[in-house]
Amino acid sequence: MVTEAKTRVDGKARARRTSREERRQQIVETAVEVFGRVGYRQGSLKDVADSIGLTVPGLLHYFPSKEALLMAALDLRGSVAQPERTRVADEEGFLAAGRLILAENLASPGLMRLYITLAAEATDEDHPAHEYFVQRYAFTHEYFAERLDALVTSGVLPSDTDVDVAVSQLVALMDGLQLQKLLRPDLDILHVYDRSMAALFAAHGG
Amino acid sequence: MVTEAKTRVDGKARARRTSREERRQQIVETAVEVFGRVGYRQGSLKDVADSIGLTVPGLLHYFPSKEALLMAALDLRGSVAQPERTRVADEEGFLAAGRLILAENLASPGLMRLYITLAAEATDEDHPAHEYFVQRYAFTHEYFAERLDALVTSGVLPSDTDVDVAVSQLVALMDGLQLQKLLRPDLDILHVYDRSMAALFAAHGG
DNA sequence: TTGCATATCTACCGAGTGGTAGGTAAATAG
DNA sequence: CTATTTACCTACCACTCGGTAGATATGCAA
Repeated sequence: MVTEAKTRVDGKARARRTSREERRQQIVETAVEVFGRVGYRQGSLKDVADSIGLTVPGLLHYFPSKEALLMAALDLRGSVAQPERTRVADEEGFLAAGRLILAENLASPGLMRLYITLAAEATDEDHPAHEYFVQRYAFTHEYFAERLDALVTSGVLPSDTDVDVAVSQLVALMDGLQLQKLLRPDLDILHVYDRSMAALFAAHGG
Repeated sequence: MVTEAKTRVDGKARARRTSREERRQQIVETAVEVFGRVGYRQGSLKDVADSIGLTVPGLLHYFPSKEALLMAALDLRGSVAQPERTRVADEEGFLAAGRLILAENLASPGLMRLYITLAAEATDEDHPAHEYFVQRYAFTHEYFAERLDALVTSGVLPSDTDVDVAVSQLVALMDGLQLQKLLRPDLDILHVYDRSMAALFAAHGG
């Protein structure tokens, strides 16, 4: 019953030019761009469908609802980038991991815009992505806190370091820098990040 | 020709219960709440009108368009709070001014939400408030840079301090903390701010 | 009391929204 | 070749949007 659709090279009319998965991926990437540019609520299915040469019902053939498409868009980066992040965090430390995240987002402005725009939008408790972002922030906080704790234990940072404060500061800096970048494109946020982190460690020891 | 409408205490039907200016202010305050909660694009004139017991055309009698209402909402805080901020900045330094801004926003969550939500939303060049926020960030940057320059000149901070980096860091921290607060209401962002600023000065001297 | 300005309403408009129903044509499986 | 599944489309639905036109009722000044 499961069809392993094969791509037909010539591709007549609306023939199966691409596999279902490829088509879905194409739609998700377009959704990232659209939702990143104008937000989830303002971005319409028609916007996404149009820029892909599809009608709205044609799009809904692949995703049952706008919300399902949003969730797929949000999952896109996570599933792709998470392994590399974990590797960098383990091998080079969480500072490098934070830097990697910024660099990734700089490389794909649509995704950066999507996350910042949606984080702000999802502030509303009724937003469909509210729970997603609440959990994401909780996870991020916990993740960084673990790493910082290790640095305190190993003596790189003094034992009176307030880990929760440091993590909140780090997360705020990363979010704030990205927001600023979107409004001041000339800003070199990696440079600011490096300097700020150097100052943090210089202050607390290390 | 100008009518100095007097409020009628009993307030029959749709009589002139309040002056035009009072009514406008009431509408703007409601708009701050609505736009802060769900954003400008998603927030509708009907939302604002309904929660004030007015119809949409009734609302449009006071503001010619949705965009005009947005601008009035954005101006609300600026015109009210700016004098106090300038005074604090002059008398207690820019650190205290930054803290004051955070404290103000904590006291009126609707305004905090409005600014963060709209800053992200206005990232899009086609957004009606895009220019407003670009200029606002440029102004803020310049404003803080001046104050920091003074600290460098007076020797409080070392002469090799990169003022632009420090200002970007400060602004990012403030924005990022507020965004985080909206997603993690238990977070004490004033505490994080104080600690971070102390670290900044400890690192750079002072 | 007359008359004007103001506040607000009902009724409507054209455009856009997410989503559904049901069809058609092509690709594929047997 | 036939039957089924897949990929899409047209047509439509109920709803919401910002905004306009025009009527009505009220308060206020003369």
